[in-house]
Amino acid sequence: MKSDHDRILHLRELLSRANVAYYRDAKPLMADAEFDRLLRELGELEAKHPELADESSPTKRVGAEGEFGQAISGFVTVKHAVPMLSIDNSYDPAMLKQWHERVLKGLGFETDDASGEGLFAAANEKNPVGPTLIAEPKIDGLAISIRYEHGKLVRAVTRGDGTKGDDVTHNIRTIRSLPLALHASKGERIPDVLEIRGEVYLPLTEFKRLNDEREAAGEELFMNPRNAAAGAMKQLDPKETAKRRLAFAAHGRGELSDANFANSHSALIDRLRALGLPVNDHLARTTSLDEVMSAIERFDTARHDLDHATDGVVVRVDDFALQSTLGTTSKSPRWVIAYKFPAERKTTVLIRVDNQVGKSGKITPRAVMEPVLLAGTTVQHATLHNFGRVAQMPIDPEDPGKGHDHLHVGDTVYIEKAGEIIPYVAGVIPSKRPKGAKPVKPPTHCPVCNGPVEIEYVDPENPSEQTESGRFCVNPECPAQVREKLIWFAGRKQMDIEGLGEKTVDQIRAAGTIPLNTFADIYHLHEHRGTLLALDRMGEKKVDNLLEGIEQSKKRGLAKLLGAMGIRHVGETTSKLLARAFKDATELCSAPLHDFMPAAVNALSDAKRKERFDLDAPLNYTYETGLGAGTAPSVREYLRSPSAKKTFAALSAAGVDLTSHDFTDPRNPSRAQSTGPLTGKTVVITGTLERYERSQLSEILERLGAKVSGSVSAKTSLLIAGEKAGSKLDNARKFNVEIWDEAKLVGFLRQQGVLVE
DNA sequence: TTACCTCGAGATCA
DNA sequence: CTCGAGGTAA
Repeated sequence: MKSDHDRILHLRELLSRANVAYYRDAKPLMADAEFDRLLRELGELEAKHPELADESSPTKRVGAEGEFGQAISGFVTVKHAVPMLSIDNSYDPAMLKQWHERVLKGLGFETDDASGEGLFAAANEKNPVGPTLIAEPKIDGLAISIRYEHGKLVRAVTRGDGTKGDDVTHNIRTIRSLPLALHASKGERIPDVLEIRGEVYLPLTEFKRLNDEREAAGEELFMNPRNAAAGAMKQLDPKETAKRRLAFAAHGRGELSDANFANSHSALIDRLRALGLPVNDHLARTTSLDEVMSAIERFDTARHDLDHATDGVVVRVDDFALQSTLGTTSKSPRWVIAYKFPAERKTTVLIRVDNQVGKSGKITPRAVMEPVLLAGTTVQHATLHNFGRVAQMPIDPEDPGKGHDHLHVGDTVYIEKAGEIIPYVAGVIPSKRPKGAKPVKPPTHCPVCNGPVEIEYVDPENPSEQTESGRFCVNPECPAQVREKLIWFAGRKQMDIEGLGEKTVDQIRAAGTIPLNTFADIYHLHEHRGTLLALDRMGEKKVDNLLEGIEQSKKRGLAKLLGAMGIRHVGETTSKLLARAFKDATELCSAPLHDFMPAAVNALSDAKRKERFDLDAPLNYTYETGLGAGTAPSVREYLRSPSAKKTFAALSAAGVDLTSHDFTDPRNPSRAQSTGPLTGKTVVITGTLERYERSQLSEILERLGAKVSGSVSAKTSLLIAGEKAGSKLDNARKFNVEIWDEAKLVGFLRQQGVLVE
């Protein structure tokens, strides 16, 4: 009995290592026949001892005769323990240098470039100070976070919006080069929680193989490796995914229970490799930016020999302590940057320009072109942004000095992709213009309702054809505007009405049997169930799903609703700010201006206040929205309008929740943002805390009124230092900043009654 | 902006 | 089985 147990454990580790050697390192440990024999032996032993079953056993993933696990019924959304941030992009050496200088400055290195030693003088041999940098090719695939607990792969999640993504564990388990269980070498410990981040991709050789197979079978071919890999991740049945033979390469970390696992990126990669994980192997390590540039050039020439597409190079500060000193902006870490290779550029012919009317009435020119293959996709549409650009298209995208020309229908144009995704028209070749071609004319009337248009210019004092920045249809009843508003309202990030997409909105409106012109009309659709069923391709199931989706959306709350209404200047951020300051729509609509921007209003001199806002005396405000002097008056003007009143009233009557779910009453000190016990304090968190995730703690501190910042400066009032605090602690001592350890923090939070037990 | 996957609906075939 | 809608990735 005992020996069967030992034999099982031994075989699992041996076969797992053999898998790594075979699939990751292409250096088999044993003959295939031997592997098969041992695998069969393991399978038989496991069958004999069902009590020793383990999801991470190599038998749970063996292709033809093995089990890949069951198909799932749908994707589950999972929150990331540590958010997956995006990386800032740079497109030329100057941008990279700017990044490097910010890094040097942030770390307290001298950056005096007055010598004029050239582009990279700040950190070359003559001035060899600077942190160690790592440059590595960026694999063109999909970002995935993979979590191991006690050495076993437990969960894999897509990036999603960075905060939460889809659980794709069943598909990730089919990746042969990725161990289901980690095995440490002697003397090493595997952290209890080890979350790695990396790229899932389809190797080019596999892409070719797949398409050859598909062609032979008469099936539709995949367009490019990235989409084939992305598609594989969306499979419900992992057997399908397994056929694609995906690969993975780790290039970062998420949650890590052992703060001493690695203290730098290069050390992390080495340790992951030692644990049998596939990692990005092409690291260049240097302290000089010149050498980073030459590494980038090397990668650029060598990238065509790699078995995966590469769209740039990632450059990062190696040392983790230095990374945390640099910290993170709201959208991306300051210690890393992507250097993108120059975008592919092609020429094609402009067939025509469509004018699209958006939800705000903005009329946007959209180029329709002869289809052309660009960076893995067929491109035939591109936005032209505004008519100012149409009137002055660059003749040479590389050199704006070559001048501009007005775009004509039939012109040959250059197209590129911005950030590798959104195509845009980069320039025009006037010499190839056909005889008699007509210039692209901006519409003088709305293309849909034929109403009048209003034009905005970059500089209103000096209007000209070339400086036009926007053109608007100002008819609020314009069918195009109404349509776009409804589609926006129902959208995923707004009211999230399942079943009410673009096509459904069009279908209902086109039928003309049911009114659908206002937001409130949506909430009356259930009164027309019978009429909806009569619509083409609308069965019971679809209609009931739609009505259920509408019902669900009533409860979204004020913040979502404001964002959904498409009020000018009110996006996701502003609507949240408003919902925090006002408890419901009624309070919001009746609030005086100084409630929107009290700090700004009260900061003005008496004369200025009177002149700008017609207020006689300084007022004691009750609410602080955080809106500025530009947006606040404009937003308030809308909220006071009869049309706003009507909209809110109709929604309310239809049963839509106009209450704020995010309300923080500033008059109640215990919940106040503006008057908490930490009001006016800037707090920095460093090191590892036992009790809290960093983001969780930030939220608590912010609720107590603190401003939480990423790096220590003279303005910092308090440093919360966990275990293994790095240079931030030194900095704090230098600036004489108050320092608390975790015990002191816990004591304080307990006293405030906000301790989360 | 395009490509890919899943689902429901309706048509087609056994 | 095929179509179109809806969702999501880059």
